[in-house]
Amino acid sequence: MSRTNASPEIIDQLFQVSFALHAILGTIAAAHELSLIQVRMFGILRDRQPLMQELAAFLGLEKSSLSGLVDRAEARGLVERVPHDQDARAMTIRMTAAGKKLSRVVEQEVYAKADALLAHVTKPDQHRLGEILALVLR
Amino acid sequence: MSRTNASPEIIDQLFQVSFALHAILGTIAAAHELSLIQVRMFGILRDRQPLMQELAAFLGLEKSSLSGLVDRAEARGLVERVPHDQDARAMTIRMTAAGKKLSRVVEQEVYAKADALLAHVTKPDQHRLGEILALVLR
DNA sequence: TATTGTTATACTCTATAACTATA
DNA sequence: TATAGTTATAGAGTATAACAATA
Repeated sequence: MSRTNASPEIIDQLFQVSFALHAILGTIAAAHELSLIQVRMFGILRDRQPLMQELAAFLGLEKSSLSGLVDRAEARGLVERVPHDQDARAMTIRMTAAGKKLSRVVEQEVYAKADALLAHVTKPDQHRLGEILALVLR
Repeated sequence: MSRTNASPEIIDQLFQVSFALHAILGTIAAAHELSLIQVRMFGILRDRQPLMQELAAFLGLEKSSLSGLVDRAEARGLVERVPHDQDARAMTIRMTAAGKKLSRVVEQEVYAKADALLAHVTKPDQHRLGEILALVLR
């Protein structure tokens, strides 16, 4: 078995930043009466029109869980179920214009807030951070 | 209003790392039949014995939400309500020995998994990462 | 009267299992 | 028979509002 590689302090810092980012996401989502899972769903639907089961797989949810999620978003007019061409059993999920608009607003607000987190980091340090994070993300 | 400071790429990377860490936390918590909020609660209780309302404030929850959370943890023997000395209305919350033990196990597993994320980052880069994250965290 | 915590109620999110319709 | 999706049911987590006990 391998010995510990990183110091606990670095890992703590990473978790702190992680919680800060999730807090930003959660707060902005809540301000628009959205949950984190709904924001994640919108992120996936931004450039895809998946089947229910595909969307469930992307989100790591059971198909039955997704039914309710899509129900609620559809009731708010943010997404819509579109029957599949070849398979009458299947439904593809698509963002509506209203959904896209709301999604863009949320995204902009999130980026602005996250950006503020980097206000005290110089450009060269941001560059180094990017390089190191790329290593973390493989 | 201030112009954008950081590149969207860096922010995306930070969110990706953030999601990876939350996934680690969620997976390990679930393996022990715990939720993220319960793990967070344990983290707070590790070195405190707060009142219900203090614990609710730490977690950003309403007191009524905390009642159920503590109920479920207490039913599993992980925490216990201890009457306050001076104020008969108040309850302090304390981890049991079983709760502490489980909490330590979860913590060790989480650190081990998070550590693996830094396997491809050299020691000097880890040091730089720590310095930059300290700036992000103010 | 104000505060501490619980209870009642409602809604979202999640899973498992049973079901319907189609392939 | 197998697959795509929904529905029924149950439980966790959350909030608001009403409540009980104590300060």
